Amino acid sequence: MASQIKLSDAQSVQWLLTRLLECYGPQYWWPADSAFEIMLGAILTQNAAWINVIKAINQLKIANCLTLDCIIALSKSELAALIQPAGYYNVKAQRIHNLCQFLLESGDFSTLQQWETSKLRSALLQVNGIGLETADDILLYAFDRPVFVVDTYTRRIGSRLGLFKQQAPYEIIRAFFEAALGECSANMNELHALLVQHAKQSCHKVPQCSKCCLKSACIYSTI
DNA sequence: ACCCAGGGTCATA
DNA sequence: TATGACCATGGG
Repeated sequence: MASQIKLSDAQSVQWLLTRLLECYGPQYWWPADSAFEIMLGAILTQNAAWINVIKAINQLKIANCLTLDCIIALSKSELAALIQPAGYYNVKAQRIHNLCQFLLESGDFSTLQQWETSKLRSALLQVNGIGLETADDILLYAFDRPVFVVDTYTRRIGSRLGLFKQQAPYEIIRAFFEAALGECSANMNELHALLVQHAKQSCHKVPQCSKCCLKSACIYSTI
């Protein structure tokens, strides 16, 4: 039967993408009105529920402060107060400030768009508060670079599918998906968004959830 | 009351 | 290289 056939990594990933698309449809990520908003959201969502990130973003919108010039003019305590609902507001205020300082020192956004992906990635990772996942969020969703974002959901779902070990290093998992998806930023955009959508709206907290889109591949027996 | 959420840094061994 | 402490809000 079909289950005895060992699919290649690329075939497995294509199956996963196709299956999730059938189940949830296209996700149209990242939900934001500008590249700058995406970059701030990438920091604000660190270990935080997205619903709380929306509240923080809305506070910035109400203050008419979703621009580089406005953010950079705020004190850290003022910025922290605005993003308070997202949690870790003191560290995130500092991290957002660090990012804005980097953007300011690097010229305008169109200048950064000219940079090679590897150069841009290295520069982002040098900003204190931007780690591997946040850098790749920014590269993929703000700069449309073919970089796959690895988060905890990716680890859980991918390892339960037998694609890689859950403890595998970040860069190994990233390379796995990038090789399988072939430098296609649109597919990387969609698959990461779908993995998040699947984890959020499906059988996340129900072991052996009967309505799980991935059936036996999705076994949330432990968190 | 407890667990977790679209992580990252820093100190320590 | 790999743990542990820390940051903090809000929903289930």
